[in-house]
Amino acid sequence: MHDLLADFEARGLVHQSTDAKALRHWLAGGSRRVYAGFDPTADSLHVGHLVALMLLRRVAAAGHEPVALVGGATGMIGDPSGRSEERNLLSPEELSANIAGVERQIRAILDDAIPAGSGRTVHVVNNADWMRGVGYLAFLRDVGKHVPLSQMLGKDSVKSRLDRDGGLSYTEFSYMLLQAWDFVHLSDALDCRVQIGGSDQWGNITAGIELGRRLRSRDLHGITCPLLTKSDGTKMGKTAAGAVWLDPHRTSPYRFYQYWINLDDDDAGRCVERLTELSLDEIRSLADLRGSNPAARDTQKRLAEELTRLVHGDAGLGIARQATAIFFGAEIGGLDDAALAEIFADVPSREFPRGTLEGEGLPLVEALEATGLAPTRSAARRTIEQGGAYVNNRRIADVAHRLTAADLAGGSTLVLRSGKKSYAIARFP
RNA sequence: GGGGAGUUUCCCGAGCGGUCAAAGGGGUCAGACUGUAAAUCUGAUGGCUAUGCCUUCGCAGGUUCGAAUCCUGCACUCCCCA
Repeated sequence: MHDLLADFEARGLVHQSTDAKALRHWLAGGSRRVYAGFDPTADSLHVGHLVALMLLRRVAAAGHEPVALVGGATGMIGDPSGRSEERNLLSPEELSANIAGVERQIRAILDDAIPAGSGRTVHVVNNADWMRGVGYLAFLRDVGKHVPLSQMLGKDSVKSRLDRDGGLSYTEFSYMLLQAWDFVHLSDALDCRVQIGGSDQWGNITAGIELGRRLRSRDLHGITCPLLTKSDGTKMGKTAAGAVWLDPHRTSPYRFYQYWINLDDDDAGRCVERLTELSLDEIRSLADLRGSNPAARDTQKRLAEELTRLVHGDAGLGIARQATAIFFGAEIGGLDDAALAEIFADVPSREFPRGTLEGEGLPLVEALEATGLAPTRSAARRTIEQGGAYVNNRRIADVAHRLTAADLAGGSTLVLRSGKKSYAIARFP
């Protein structure tokens, strides 16, 4: 049993918490259950959810049991916290697909957090399971009756929305009641008395604590961690292309890996603290290296490695690394079509009849144009003349070059590149 | 209603009878440099079956061996006076 709170504090993971003494005392009393909730707003979690997932892994590492709550019920409503506008409701079909996806990811990340044979388990629960049967009138009588309106109106998430033009609906306003009840329910069912979450969850967490006190005279505890933001002020996990997802079909392992590699030094330092399980000693030595040799980017590399392995496994990390080597110039050879397809999952591709490779072959100029790497043939010629055209990462400076079977990298695939980072795949099935 | 100015290649903007696919800048693309950063520097920048050919300078006609450049009409924009 490690001191979970001290661990959180050491890593800058505590933004607010309820009475630290009482919390510490409770946690020190044995293996406890600690929960964090995830609403299924999409069929995949994204980088923004990693903080909470890592918190739960630390819970496990400290000798407790993590409880991940999937919001099958709350997801039908939509959490107004941290939102500036009313949410659109999800259809039941969407929601059930989302729940399935999110549950799978949570399991994948948390299941190995507890060593087998320890007697402890990872809990994944769905609040739809206990909310489904609850009638509206019963809920109003059993729960609503015990929540003073003044308290609800006092929450920042509500106040900020009321000040805005859009306001918020009664539905979203009621969200915190559901989450409060979840907390009480989990304390009944699993004796789970601690809830953790992002700092935007403080209002919802305290609503649950309050409800626990009134309904059960029970002490519940809460911890929030600071929202992870980048030093340029933008949200962590957002790129120009959108969110960075955990689902490899939405964000390929390579792009996921690259996201971390590209963080600036400060952000990488913070992430390594909060999102990885590296020891504080390791984190300190990375900080030292960052000071003495920033160009080596050790922190970024380590961070990208740790997180890619966690989310995509060793196989995913392997692909991400291979793709990285290739995207930064390594000549391509000795790979089969399947490996190439995985590495270049994000890259546009184009099919040509196999016959075009025979005889004279396919003019490179034509291939560059057809794959979209050059808008016109003239542009393609220019690119080649200026030394910006590559086949399998080997520079081709001959404008008249024609592609033949000898240029294939895999069985039926070759990789075209224009400039530093524009790739396209040409397939000749 | 009257008078004046304008419409140029992705954008801004020069050009005012041949040497104009059209200066310059921006953007974009490529190269060098670099920490997979920022900045900087260099080159390219209508198309093509390419030492040539075709299409572009608001639209339609005309003058001329030859027009983005001159003339006529049309459309749109802006400014000034009522």
